[in-house]
Amino acid sequence: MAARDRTYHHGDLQTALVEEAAAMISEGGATSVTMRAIGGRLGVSRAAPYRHFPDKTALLIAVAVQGFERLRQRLESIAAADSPSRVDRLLHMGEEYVRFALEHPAHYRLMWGKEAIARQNEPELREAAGALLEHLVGVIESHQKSGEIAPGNPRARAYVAWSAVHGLASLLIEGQIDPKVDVDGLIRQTTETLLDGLRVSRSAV
Amino acid sequence: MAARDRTYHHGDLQTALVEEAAAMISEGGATSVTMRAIGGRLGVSRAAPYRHFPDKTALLIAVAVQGFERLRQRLESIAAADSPSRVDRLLHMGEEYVRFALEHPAHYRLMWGKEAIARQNEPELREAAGALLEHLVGVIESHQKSGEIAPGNPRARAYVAWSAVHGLASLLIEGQIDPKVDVDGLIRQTTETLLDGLRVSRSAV
DNA sequence: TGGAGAATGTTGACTTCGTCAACATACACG
DNA sequence: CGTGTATGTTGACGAAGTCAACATTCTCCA
Repeated sequence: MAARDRTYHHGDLQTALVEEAAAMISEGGATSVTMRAIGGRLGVSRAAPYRHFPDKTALLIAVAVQGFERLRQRLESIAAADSPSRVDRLLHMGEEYVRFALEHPAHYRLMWGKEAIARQNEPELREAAGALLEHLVGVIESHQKSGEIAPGNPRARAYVAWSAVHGLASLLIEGQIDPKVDVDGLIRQTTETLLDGLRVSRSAV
Repeated sequence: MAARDRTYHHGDLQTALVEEAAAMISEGGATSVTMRAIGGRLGVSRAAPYRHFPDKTALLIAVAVQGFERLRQRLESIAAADSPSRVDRLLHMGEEYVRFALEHPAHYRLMWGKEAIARQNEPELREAAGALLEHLVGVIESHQKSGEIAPGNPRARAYVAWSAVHGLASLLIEGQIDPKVDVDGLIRQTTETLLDGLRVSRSAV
C-alpha cells in the first residue's frame, strides 16, 4: 500500500509535495511557498523535500508541469466531446483555455514565469508545454481539412492561436483589463476574431 | 549640477538605481538584482537604496514602469511616422511591440511578472500599462474611421490586439517557440491574422 | 529469518538577502 | 555660519535555501 499512516516515513511524500505546493500557490501565490512551510504543512521537516527534489526550483517545475498536463487534459476532453468539424469546437477550446487560467491564476503564472523558475530551458517544462502545442496543431490540421481554417503551416497557425489565448489569459490574470469590461464577452470576441483571421487565406508564410 | 563627482553623496542615486537595476536585469535576469549587488555596483552601501525606495519591490516597480514608458514611446514614434490611414502602420506597430520584448526579454518579463513584483495592483504600474492601452485604443479608432477595422467597441478591440502581440512576445521570450521556426515570419503572420480578424464585421459585443 | 544497505527523515549550521535602527556626513538656506 | 534635513554607513536580526552528519525505517537476499 502506497499511503500507509506512518510516523517517520511519509509514504508518498513526492506526490504530496507537488499537491501541497500547488495548493499553497493557489492560496497565497508562489512567494508563499517555502520549503519550510510546505514541510510544516505536511508534518515533515524542512529538509525532507530535498530527498525528492534537488532544490526548490525542481519542485516548482514539477508543479508547473502538472499544470500543463491538467490544462492539456481539459482541452483534449473538449476536443473529444465536440464534433471535430464544427467551428464551435475551436471557440469552445479557446474559451476553456482562458477559463483555466482564470480559475488558477497563480498556477498558470507559475507555468510561464521564468522568474519563479529561475533556470534556463527546463526540458520537462518544455516537453509538457510541447504536448499542449502538439494537440493544438492536430486540431488546427483537422479544421484545415474541413475548411474552417485556411491552409498553411499548421504549426505556425497553432502558434498564432496559442498567442491569442495566452495573451488574453495573461492580460486578465495580471489585472490589466478594465474590471468594467464584460470578461465573457471579451473572451468570446477574442476567439472569434482569431478564428476570423485564421479563416482568411493569405500568401503562406 | 546634478551629477557631480561625490564621495559621500551620490548626486542622483534615485535615477541611477533604476538604470542600474534595469541593466542588471538585462544581464542576469531579475533574480540577479539584490539590494546589496546594486548598491555595490553603484559604489554605495546596501542600505542606501532605502533612502529612495521603501523596499525592493518599489524599485522593481519603477524599473517596470520605465519599461512600459519606453515601449509606449517606441510605438508612438511609429504611429507618428507612418501614415495613419494605412494598414501597414498597424502591422508595423505589432511587429515593433514583439521586437521590443525580444530585445529586452528580462525587462519585459518584469513588466508583467506579478511574481517578482509581489504586491497587489500597483497603481503606478497599472497606470503605465494603461497609457500604453490608451494609445492603442486611439490607433484602433483611427483605423475604424478609415474602415480597415470593423466598427465595435474600440477598447475591446484594443484588448484583442494587445492579447495577440503580448501572447506572441511571451511565447517567444519564454522559449516556447520551436527555434527552427522563422521568427520574423511568425511575427508577421500573427499580426496579419490579427488584422484579418479585426477587419471582419461581426455582431458587436 | 535476520541483518545489510538503501531510502527516507531530522537536526544543526552556514550563507544570502531584505530590512530596520542608530549613527555619520554633507547640503541648503535663513 | 549654524542648524535642520537629506543622504549614506554600519551592525544586527529574521527568514529562507541548502548542506552535512546523524537517525530511522524499509527492502530483500543469504
